[in-house]
Amino acid sequence: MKIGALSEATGTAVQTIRFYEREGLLPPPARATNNYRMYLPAHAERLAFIRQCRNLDMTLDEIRALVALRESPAQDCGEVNALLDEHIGHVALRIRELRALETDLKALRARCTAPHPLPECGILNSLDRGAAAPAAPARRRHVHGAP
Amino acid sequence: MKIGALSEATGTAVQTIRFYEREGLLPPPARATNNYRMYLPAHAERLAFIRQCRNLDMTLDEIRALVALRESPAQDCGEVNALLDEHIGHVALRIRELRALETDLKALRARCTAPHPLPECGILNSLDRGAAAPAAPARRRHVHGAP
DNA sequence: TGCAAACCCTGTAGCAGGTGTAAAGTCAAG
DNA sequence: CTTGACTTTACACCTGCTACAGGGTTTGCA
Repeated sequence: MKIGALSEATGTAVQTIRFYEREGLLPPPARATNNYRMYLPAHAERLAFIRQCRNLDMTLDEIRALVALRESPAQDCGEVNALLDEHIGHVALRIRELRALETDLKALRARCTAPHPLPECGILNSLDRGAAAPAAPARRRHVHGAP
Repeated sequence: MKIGALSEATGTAVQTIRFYEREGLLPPPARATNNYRMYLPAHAERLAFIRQCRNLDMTLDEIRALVALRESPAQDCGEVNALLDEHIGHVALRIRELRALETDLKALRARCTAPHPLPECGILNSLDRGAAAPAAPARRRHVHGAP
């Protein structure tokens, strides 16, 4: 199948498929004489796997590791479990952070229920003094990002 | 004060300060004869404000809007409230998404409690077939990102 | 047969919010 | 007079794509 068909079949943008190939997630397919990529069903399966993982918000690194494990012969899946547990840990941590953030934001918002003139606005004054932001929660993008 | 002192005073990396200047968040300070940036206390206050907002995970766009409102003379703070409410909405949405994700991941993880040989691993098999990922939750970075 | 639409290719730049690097100028202490 | 700490600019890199430019190819229809 050509890239467009694979795109259709997996709900993945053509550009993204080529991107995964560059990133080493999807093995380079054979080329037709016109240099078009020709994919086999195995590619579609692999891409579906990758997309499943992305739906679960795993990083490309995590997926790379998982793909490698999947391909590795005769090994048990202890490492798969570990990888997944770690990922669940990332998500749980991010949820805790965001809940703390939500609390802070609501406290800040409560400082101004009706419109005042700006210099008396409790929100802006709090933001000036920093009453509402106790500790920086180690900024991270998405659910990942501990550098 | 020089940029290093401002960095120290606000806990902001020197590079980040220059980045905020390029982004129009921090007004360009006067320069000494040696071309060093010379900051006034007003800059430190402004930067502290920006950092407060970043601690609350606002985007630079949101902060730009807030700074503009703060500077605008004789206006009430209805818009400040609206901006904050919207941001709280972003955060709450992201929490809901991540909780759904956590549920999915835990369901997936439950498919394999003890190590099996790989071909029998319930996790990998689920990821192949897509049993554990019901709907893509409109991928978004951090708490923002509605395209 | 001609032609346009729809597909494919490579390469590059952009998003957010910075971080890290290089190469150079400046300044104070020893 | 040199060492080291500081500053300057300009640029590449990070993630996971997305979009665009500028070409070549194939397909369908008249």
